[in-house]
Amino acid sequence: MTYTISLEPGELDLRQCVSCGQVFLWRETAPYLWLGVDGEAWFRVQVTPDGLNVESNVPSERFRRLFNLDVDQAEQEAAIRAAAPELEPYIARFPGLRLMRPSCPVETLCCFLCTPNNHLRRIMPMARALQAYGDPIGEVEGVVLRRFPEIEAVASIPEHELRAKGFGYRARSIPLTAARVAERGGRQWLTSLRAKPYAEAFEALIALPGVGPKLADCIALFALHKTEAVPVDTHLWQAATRLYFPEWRGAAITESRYRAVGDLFRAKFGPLAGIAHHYLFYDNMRNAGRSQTSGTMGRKERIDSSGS
DNA sequence: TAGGGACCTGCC
DNA sequence: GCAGGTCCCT
Repeated sequence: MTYTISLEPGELDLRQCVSCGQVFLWRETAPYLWLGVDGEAWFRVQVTPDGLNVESNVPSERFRRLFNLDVDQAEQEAAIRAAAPELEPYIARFPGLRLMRPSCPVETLCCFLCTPNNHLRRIMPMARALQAYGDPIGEVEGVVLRRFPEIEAVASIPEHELRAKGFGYRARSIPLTAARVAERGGRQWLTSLRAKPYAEAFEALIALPGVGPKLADCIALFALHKTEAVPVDTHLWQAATRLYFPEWRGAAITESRYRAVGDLFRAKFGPLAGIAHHYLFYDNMRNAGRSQTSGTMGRKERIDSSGS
């Protein structure tokens, strides 16, 4: 089916949303043409000057839900500004950046298992390699689209297959984690965490092998829709130490500091903590590699005469 | 509890 | 050397 979604300026920036690392199964197959999957749904989205032309196997309500289009973005932004005027420039910089609501927690969990000690350039292809084990859900322009496989299917992928696909040590760890999830009840168990309070869901996730506090918060935020979750990765850590914890700049993220950052965000923003986090995360990620503030890590600043 | 090191692979 | 961490060890 096809439908048109008309958008106000700044209401939704699809490119930012699907390429900033909340989801990993979207790609731009031609300029302004995006192909993406969410659970058993697929979307072919043409970005136009005043909205989106969508072709999909699910109705527009599903698209709106995925991109959170029924929440008032302006209202949320106003609330964040009110709680923290210092975030104003970050909010202004990324109009249309929205927190998404992916529907398949298996997909989110497995994709994020690819992210530790890794970078986006490699994470995307790895996520797609896992997706290739899933069942076909449609075909667009000759391309077969597949949903993400069930957790049991991921658990049964032989290590050598993923090794051959360049997964490195994750070739063993990802199926292992998947097996632990399957033991607990698989998709049903993961989905049931949505009904639990954030703290409880967090504890359940962090108990999984390969899932530390950062992944637990990513899964809680994106897959379980726990908007109090604040994933403290290297990007948010840099932003948070710059703005709120100057005494920790350059220090390592310990467990207690991790908790302190999240608690501060939750105290300031309540259930909007995860949304506020997103602006800072995205800004820092985009500026990664550049001369970020008065850092001590500038490449060209290094006085190093050893040619080799 | 904080600090240090290893970990697959690919790109700077 | 280092990347959207995690685990294991002092």
